[in-house]
Formats: sequence, C-alpha cells, structure tokens
Amino acid sequence: MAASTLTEVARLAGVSPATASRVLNGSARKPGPGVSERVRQAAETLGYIPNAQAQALAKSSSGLVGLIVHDIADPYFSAIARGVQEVAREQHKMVLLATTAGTPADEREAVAAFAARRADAIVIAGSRSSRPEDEQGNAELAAELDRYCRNGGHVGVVGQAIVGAGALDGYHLVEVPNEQLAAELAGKLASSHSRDFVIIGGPEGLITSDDRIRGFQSGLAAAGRPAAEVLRASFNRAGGYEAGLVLAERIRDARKAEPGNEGAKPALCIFAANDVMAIGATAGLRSQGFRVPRDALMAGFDDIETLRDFRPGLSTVRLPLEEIGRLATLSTVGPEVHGGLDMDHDGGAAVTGQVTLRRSTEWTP
Amino acid sequence: MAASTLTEVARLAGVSPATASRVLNGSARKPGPGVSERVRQAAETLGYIPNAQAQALAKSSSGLVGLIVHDIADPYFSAIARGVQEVAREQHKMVLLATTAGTPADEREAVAAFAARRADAIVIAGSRSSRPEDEQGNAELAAELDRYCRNGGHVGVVGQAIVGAGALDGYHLVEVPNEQLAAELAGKLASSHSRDFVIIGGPEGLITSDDRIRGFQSGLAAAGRPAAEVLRASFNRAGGYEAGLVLAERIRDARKAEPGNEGAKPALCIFAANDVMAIGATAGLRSQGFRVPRDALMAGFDDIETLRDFRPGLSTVRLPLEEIGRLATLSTVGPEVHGGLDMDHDGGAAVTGQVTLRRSTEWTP
DNA sequence: AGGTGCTGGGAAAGCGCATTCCCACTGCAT
DNA sequence: ATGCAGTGGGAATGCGCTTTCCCAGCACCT
Repeated sequence: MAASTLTEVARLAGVSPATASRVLNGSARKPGPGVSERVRQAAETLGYIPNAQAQALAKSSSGLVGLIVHDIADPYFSAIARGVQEVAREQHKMVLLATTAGTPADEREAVAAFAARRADAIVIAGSRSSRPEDEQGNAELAAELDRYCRNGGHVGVVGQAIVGAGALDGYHLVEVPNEQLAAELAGKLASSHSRDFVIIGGPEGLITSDDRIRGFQSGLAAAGRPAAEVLRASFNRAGGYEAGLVLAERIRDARKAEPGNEGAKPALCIFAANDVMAIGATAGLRSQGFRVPRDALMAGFDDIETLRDFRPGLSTVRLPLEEIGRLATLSTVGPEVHGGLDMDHDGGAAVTGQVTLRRSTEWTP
Repeated sequence: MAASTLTEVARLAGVSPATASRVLNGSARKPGPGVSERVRQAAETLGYIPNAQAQALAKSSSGLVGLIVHDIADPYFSAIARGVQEVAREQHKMVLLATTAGTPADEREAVAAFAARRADAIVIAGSRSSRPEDEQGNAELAAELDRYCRNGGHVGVVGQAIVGAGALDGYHLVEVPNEQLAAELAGKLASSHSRDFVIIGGPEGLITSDDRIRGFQSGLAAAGRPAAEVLRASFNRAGGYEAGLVLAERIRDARKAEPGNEGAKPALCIFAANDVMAIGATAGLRSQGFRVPRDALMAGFDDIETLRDFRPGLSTVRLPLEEIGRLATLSTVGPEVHGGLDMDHDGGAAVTGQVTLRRSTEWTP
C-alpha cells in the first residue's frame, strides 16, 4: 500500500507540503494559479491519491457511514441498503457494512468497529429485541451507542428506538407506524372475510414483529373479532416455512373432522409479520398440497421488491424501504442538508405505509 | 468524535503509550501480567476505543475490503455480498460498499476511493463491459486498478478478467464457466425440445452476457440446431420485461398466422442471460396473457435465491453465488490462509455450476 | 567479581496529512 | 521615506498510534 505521498508531490512541484495540501485537497486558502498548476501537474504524473486515513486522522472526520443489517441478502435489508448507499454517495461518503443476524452482541461489536473507524454516522436497520435473554446484550449495545453519540457520532435508527439508550441528541429515529398499519390491514381483512385469523410472528420480543402483531390484534378487536392465535418462528423465510407446515397440519385435521367441507371457503386467514415469512409460509403450505388463496388466505408486511413476481400476488403493507434507508441516513447528516423533508424536531423522520390487498387474500368460489 | 486516546489510558495506568499499545492492540511483545492488568483496567474505565484510522496509518493496513457491485438490492449481487461479508468477518476486516450501476467511470471512482482508504483488497462483482463507448472508461478503470495493484493492493474479480488490465499479480480471478454452462443448458434443452430458441441478452459488450449467449449458441450448434435470435435489453428485470413484451407480440402474430394452432406446443423456448431478466420476461409475457411454460418455455441463469419461491420453477444454471463472493475475497488475502481450497497458482479460483431444469421448460400436453 | 545474554519497560521517530502560526513581500496611504 | 494591511508561501506542530531503538535490571556463566 505504498502510494506516493503529498510530500513527494510537493517536492516534485517545488513547493512545500502545506501548499500542495492547499491546492489538492480543498482548503480555504487558494494558492496562486501558477503554483496550483504545477502542483496539480506533479500530482498527476505521480498518480497521487490522498490517504483518506491520514486525512481523517488530521481533521477527525472519516467520511464513513456504518450500516448494520441482519442479512444483506434479505430483500428487506438490501432495499434499505440501497437507499443508504444512495444518500452516502450524494454526501460523498462511503458505507461500511456489517451484518449481525440480529444478535445484540454482534451489533455491539459492529458499533464498536464503526466507532473505531470514527464513522461519521451509523444506521441501524435491523429490529431490536426486547427479550429477557437479550437484556444484557441490549444494555451493552445501548451503552456502546451512547458512548458513540457522546463522542459526537450520529445514529439513525429504523423503526423503533434503541432499548435502553439514553435520550441523547445524536439519535435520529425514522418512525415506521408498524402497529397502526397492521391494525389497518387487519381491519380491511376482517371486513371482507369471516375466517379465523392466525398470526405468524417472529420470536417474542422482536419489537418490529411484536408491534405488528399487537397492531393486527387491535385491528381485529376493533372489528369485533376475537384475538388471533400467534405462532412464533424465526423472522425469516425458514421460520415462515415451518409455521406453514404447522398450519398445513391444522388445515388437514380440520378437513378430516369435517369431511363434507372440501370445497368450502378456506378456513384460515394468515398474517405473517413480514413478507419473507409469508413467502416461506406459502411454500410450507404448498409443500403439503395446500394453495393460497384456495386453502388459506395469506398476508404479509413490507412489500419487498420480490413480491412483484411472486404468485399469488401477496397482500401486504407497502413500506417505502428505500426511502426509509435514505431518511435514516439523511437524518444523521445534520438538519442543514435536508431541505423540505418530513423531519421532526429531532432531525428524525416518519414514513407512511399503505395497505395493499392482492390476490392472496381474495377468495372467489 | 473525540474519544479517549491511548495516551490517556497509558497515563491513567501509569505506563508509557508504547506499553499501553502493546497490551491493548496485540503486539509480539507481551508486557508483564501486572502491567497488563493495570492497562486493561484503565482502558475499561475510560471506555477506550482504538482509533482504527491512526492504526491504519501507523501500520499501513486498514482492515478494509472494498466491494463493487452494480446494485446491492439485486439478488445476484446481494448473495455475493453476503459471501464477501462472511469472509471479511472471519478475517476481522470490514466491508466497504460501492454501487456503480456498471458504469466504468463510477467504478473507477470507487476504486480510487478504496485506494484512498488504503483498502487491503477490492472485490469487483459486476460484469465488465467491452463496448466501444466504454473503452475509454475501461482503460481508466484498468489504469486505476493497475496502480492500486502496483501499490500492493489485491483485487478479486468475479467472472472475467478486467479488460485492459496489466498482468500484475495482485489480480485474482474467480472463474465462472459461463460459456460452458450455457452450452450445456442449450444442449439439454435442445435434446428435449424441438422449439425455436430465442435469447434475451444484456446489452452487447457486457461480457458475462456475451459469454452466456455465445455458449448457448454453440450448445445449440452442437445439437445441430440453428443459431437463436438474440434480443438485447438492459441486464435486469426491466430489460427482461421489455423483451417479454416483444416476444408476446411475436407469439400473438404467430398464432394469428396459424389460427388452428392454439392448443399446440409453445413455439418458443426463451433463454434469458440471467434470472432476473427471465423473471422480467415471464412477467412481460404474463402481462399480455401468455404463460410459462404453457405459451413459451423459459430458462435463466444464476439460480438466485428468489427463484426458490418463483412460479413456475425456473430452469436455470445454478451458480454458488455466496461461495463466489467468499472465494473472490479469500483469493485476495494471500495464499497462506486458504487451506485446501480449489485455488490455482495465481491464488485465483474456479467454481462450477449446474444446469437445473425445472417446470418452466417442461411442457406437458 | 566481571562479563554475557535476556527481559520488561520507556523514549522517540515516524505514518501522511491539515492547519496554525509566522515571515517576506507587495501595494498603498501617510 | 515610513508605516500599514493584505497576500502568498513555508516551517512546525499535532492527529493517535506502532515500532524501532535504547537502557536498566536481572539471572547466569566462567
């Protein structure tokens, strides 16, 4: 990694390093045109590339933004990542990626690594957990983040506030009305169907999942429906698949108990707490010979890009994922830059979603 | 970004900065247990986080690996990114992300940015272009990469060598037998179908696309079939969709010309140069009322994870994308680390794919 | 006892750059 | 002619850390 240095350029141009620095890396003071030209020429012939590390060290700002996701190959996260990347690019920053599978310990580590690199901002995209066994990990994560903020860092959080984090400025929240939207979805489904509802959720304590479940339940209640049973599984396709198998079993049993009912309306309307789980559940049902919406209705959440080509069209709640990534990143760069954005006083922002009904919840006899 | 420094820790522990450095950041020399404990204690109470920038500056190795993709939200790239991320993590490095939409100018810029950050390695995942209008851009990209390599950097390239790059060591290629696999796919399809073949390719000059097209054609030739017509579109879902519309028109015309033929076998077997194009093409056909495989057969390439839940099951060539990302990254970290891997003398590697036939190319009357 | 080889620790020199301070020089008013 | 602000450039310092070099102390040998 031995590239030519500013000093070498300066020497070749016959000027001092200070002058070379001034002309090459935008300073307030502009040296005279003759000198500038010589320096630029020298830099060109030497193939000079400024050492960003040294620059960062000297002016203590790294031009880095850290992004924490559970899994970069998950469409939900990669959509957000795209948004983050876009803004970073606009701001002439680079994004530093960390994937953590959602474990607080890994996230703490990632934050520490970002802090070590003196990242200007950190965006946390994954859902936080409030499980008791994660309490310790969460506390440590929160402490690490607090420290990072106290040292002047900015963190953009997607969805919900960090559990246990102090009320520092430095935290910027992009609010996602998960609960409200889930309630709305439940309301719409309840108004057009008289089925039993079942919810496939992530592990208990995963906040995004819990919010959506709570919202869905309250939506059902508002429609005068009994609370839905909640199946727990991991918050990804595999979890959905397993839950799908369980539900397939259940449908089979119901059919057996009522043999005359084969052609009847599907008995179940399933709400999965995110789209990839819904997709997994659909696959699980399918593996047992059951189809959506023929044998069960299905709805998800997020409207990931994958859904565009998923059959049957999956009812879901559309979230502007890319925009969420953009906003989370923008919120960290200081209020001066985001003109006319929907930012609240904290420099946080809120997005809105949209219930989107498709064929997976339509039953035509 | 003012965190506590090594010097402060050292002072608190009553030792010299040198000693503090030795105990906190793994050095060859291990200070005595008493001193170590004091230093560690001091670091703990101060919440010391080493400044990675300064470390990088001092030992000129940044612990960064740069990753260049066209679009992080594309399943192909995000799968590779996952592999890169995994290895980076194992090696205690961090991933620096850049998305470029495939334009050589952007990629040059990304390489320069990585070089500025003194990234230990750069992984280029996107396909290179050999179009005449990109020639200038490619040359500049190659120059930038050459310079990076000459300065001691390592670059891992997925798929095909960089056009115009020097024969420096520092380049490590993960070979993907696109051509051969496409030929194999063509052979299998030709042996079971007597349809006309059509190819949906990316823009002319996109090397991955061209390789696959060439391979498919030669596979057809080997099976005694005439060369397939090639439709050009952008190398993503949108491109596939457009091509799908064009082909729908064509099918419609053919049907009109031969009215009695409605229930006949589909006239076309379509090979799209990657899965997302195939998905797009399927959607395009569908929008015009045509189904796969009823009205046209369809095959893709890559076997992206999305296909798992795509109906009809898409015939494709399975590529170990995550592994490709892993290998590309591993190949850059020096031969000592990868024990027992399939590496060639250059520290490059080769992967193999597998033709995977699914329902999209089955026609049952 | 005097020398030898080791050990654990500190002092100091950078790594490449930004930036503050300082100096020489200019053009102008006094 | 003398003083002044203003300008274009250089010297020097420091960002936080690693690492080489050096030194004091010790156990060991002849």
